[in-house]
Amino acid sequence: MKRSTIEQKAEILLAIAHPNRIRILEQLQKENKCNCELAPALGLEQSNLSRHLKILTQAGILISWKDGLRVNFKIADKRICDLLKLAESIALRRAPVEESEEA
Amino acid sequence: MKRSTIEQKAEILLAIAHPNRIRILEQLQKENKCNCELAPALGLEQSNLSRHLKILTQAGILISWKDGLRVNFKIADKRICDLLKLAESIALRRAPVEESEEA
DNA sequence: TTACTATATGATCATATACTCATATAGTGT
DNA sequence: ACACTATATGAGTATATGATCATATAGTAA
Repeated sequence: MKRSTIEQKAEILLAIAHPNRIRILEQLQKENKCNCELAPALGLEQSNLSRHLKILTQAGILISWKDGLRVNFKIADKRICDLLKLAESIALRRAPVEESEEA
Repeated sequence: MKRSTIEQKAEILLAIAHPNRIRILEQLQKENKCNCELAPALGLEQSNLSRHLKILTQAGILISWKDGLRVNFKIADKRICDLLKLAESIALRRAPVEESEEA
């Protein structure tokens, strides 16, 4: 395993690993949106939301494009949604499926 | 979506989102190990490694059990491995499969 | 031009994180 | 008891992060 691949994985996970950014991604799973639509939906201050969107875009999680004054965002890769589903499944059922043999 | 579920997802992802912790998990995917076996394998200082292991354990990513002086660790949930594979797949091929319609 | 809207960013602050060193704790074996 | 090994943790430091406020930039529309 190349060290850089590990760092890329950490970057991707770190970019997603914040409650507000997860909420942004859940909004964008429904439909593409711009900053000004997300701000009221999430109750975030504009500058704060803008920085979270920048973090997600720089990590390659989101793709953005301009539409007049607005900047729209969409999830760059459907596997991001799969990753969120997996994280949710882990969060909801911390007790694993496997039998425990640790004793 | 409950707010607490979102925070749990963020906690899980944040716990994994560090190069050294990803390397720990990759070691543990091969076999269960203790702190003293992981330290030389990863080139980490004992106290630093111990703290990373604590972060993973507290997040429910790892399960630990004592064996004499040693504390052994294993990955708590096979879905953690799936999540790492997904993150790697995203990291390796940033250009998504889907056609782009953002223009 | 002016006024307005949407977004980005500099400055600042508080808090969190990662790391190292030294030390404490706990178990093993004599 | 003692020495030894494995792990945990307190203290300190450097850096990163998240949030807010104010301001800058860019596009729209009159």
